[in-house]
Amino acid sequence: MQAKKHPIFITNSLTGKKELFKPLVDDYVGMYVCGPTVYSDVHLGNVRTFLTFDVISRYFRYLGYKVRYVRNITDVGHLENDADEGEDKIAKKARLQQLEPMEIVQKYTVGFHEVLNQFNILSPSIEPTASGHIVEQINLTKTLLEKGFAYEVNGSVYFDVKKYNGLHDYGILSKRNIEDLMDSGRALDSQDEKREKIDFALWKKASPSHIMRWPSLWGDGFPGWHLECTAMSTKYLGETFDIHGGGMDLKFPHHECEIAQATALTGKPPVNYWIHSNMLTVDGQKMSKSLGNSFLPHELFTGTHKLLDKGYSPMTVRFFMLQSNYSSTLDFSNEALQAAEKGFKRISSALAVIKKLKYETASSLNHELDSDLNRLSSDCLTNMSDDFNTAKTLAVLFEMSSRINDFKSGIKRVSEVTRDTFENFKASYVGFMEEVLGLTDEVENNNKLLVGTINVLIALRKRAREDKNFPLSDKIRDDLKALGVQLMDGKDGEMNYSID
RNA sequence: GGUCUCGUGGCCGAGUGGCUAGGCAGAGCUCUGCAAAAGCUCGUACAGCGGUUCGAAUCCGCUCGAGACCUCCA
Repeated sequence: MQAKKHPIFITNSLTGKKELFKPLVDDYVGMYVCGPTVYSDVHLGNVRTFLTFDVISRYFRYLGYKVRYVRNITDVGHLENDADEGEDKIAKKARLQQLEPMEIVQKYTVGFHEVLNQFNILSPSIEPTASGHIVEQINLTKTLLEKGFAYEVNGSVYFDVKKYNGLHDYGILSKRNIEDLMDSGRALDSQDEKREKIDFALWKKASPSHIMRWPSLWGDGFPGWHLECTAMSTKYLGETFDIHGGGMDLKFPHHECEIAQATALTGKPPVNYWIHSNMLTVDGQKMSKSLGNSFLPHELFTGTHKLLDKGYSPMTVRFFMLQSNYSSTLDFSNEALQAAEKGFKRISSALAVIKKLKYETASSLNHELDSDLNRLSSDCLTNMSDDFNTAKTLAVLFEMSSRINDFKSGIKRVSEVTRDTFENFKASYVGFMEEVLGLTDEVENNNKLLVGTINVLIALRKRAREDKNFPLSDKIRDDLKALGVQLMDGKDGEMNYSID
């Protein structure tokens, strides 16, 4: 294992600065990421966020940290529209489809996991549900009432933002000031129970028809959205933890409210480093369910989306997303995916090559090559440690793949470098590709039978070529090509292939 | 209206005071039974206008353009 204590720098959205990462406890990282509300299919914008934090947690582990990664499932309490008239998203969907709310939750949770699996996004250490932490949320609400940061009206409990702001800074994350927030937007509704419209619900009274309900000190009700994350993050990671992540669009109000609740409860900031991933755009516009421009994963794999010419594999998309920085918007287009497909094919075939490549006893040492390979290996670490710069890391991997191809074609020999240099180079390439970036060889992993069959055909074709039976060898190649398998002849009869 | 972010070559995208990003596409060459792949070489760039500086794509100001958040969204 690398386990080198390479210093990591993180752009902290709380301060807006790139900061040296210092964990609360040496060698341990606690990270919380806001998961999905399971009321509909996840689209690729959602995937980008979970991919970002997948790579971040993978990298910490690669460096030898023990990571506790908590990513919740919001299965209750996420309201539509304003917190007062709003209807629970899951309950609404259940009513429309005439299903039990937990049926909806089950269906989309399973779908969510399937999608993440396809993209090789690893499971978090803990995946708690909001509905499984009602007791904790009631207790937090109670404490906030006792501390005077909340008030009860008609069986609902609201957080008193003005009161909080007198002691702490509401808006510290989203850089807003409370006066602007109070002035802007809709006027206070006469029906509104809240003292100020910026106040938010900790606990909501359930109307008689509301299905998802739990008994509490304030009558039957359900928890507010913001509270669940505070309840679950502090339960599993402590009152203050290292990293909190999520999509940019959750910064306000969700994360701002989390900070307010937690700070009101404990008197200290809950999170040391906030990381926000940026949006996936289509024609420059945010991909979102409400705009109706989302791409669903299966539309992408099959190419059935109207903006696509053809389907793209999950690994191509994973690679595509990692070519940009998580903090920049990324535009999704057919052309960009096409370029990504070819690029990915290149570094992934180099991966197959280096895996098979063995060290030979050193001959004459090529100092220039030796130090070049060492530089490339360490550049991977440097770039990933610089705010998880996957784009730069991939650029290094492309450079490395050129060297690998040199070895393959015999332009350079592995014996020109020391054994340590070679093994380190190999471990870096394989490690960064597979462990850190999660870019695995799709073909080999997905279809051993196919791979075996292709190898049989390759052997037959080799025989034909040796016999100078070119019509037969070309037929094998052409027929395979028609099926999407491209054969590539190498030096001394060696053969590679790629599958579309 | 308020708050904030961004504008890089044909396309996608890093970088952010002096040092080739990278990928895709394009041109030429090498290798090869042919093809493909690979290798080598090449071109085009930092929205505009001012300012700071020995030096700016990078810092500051303005202009233009795009987007996000302020209501649910990853």
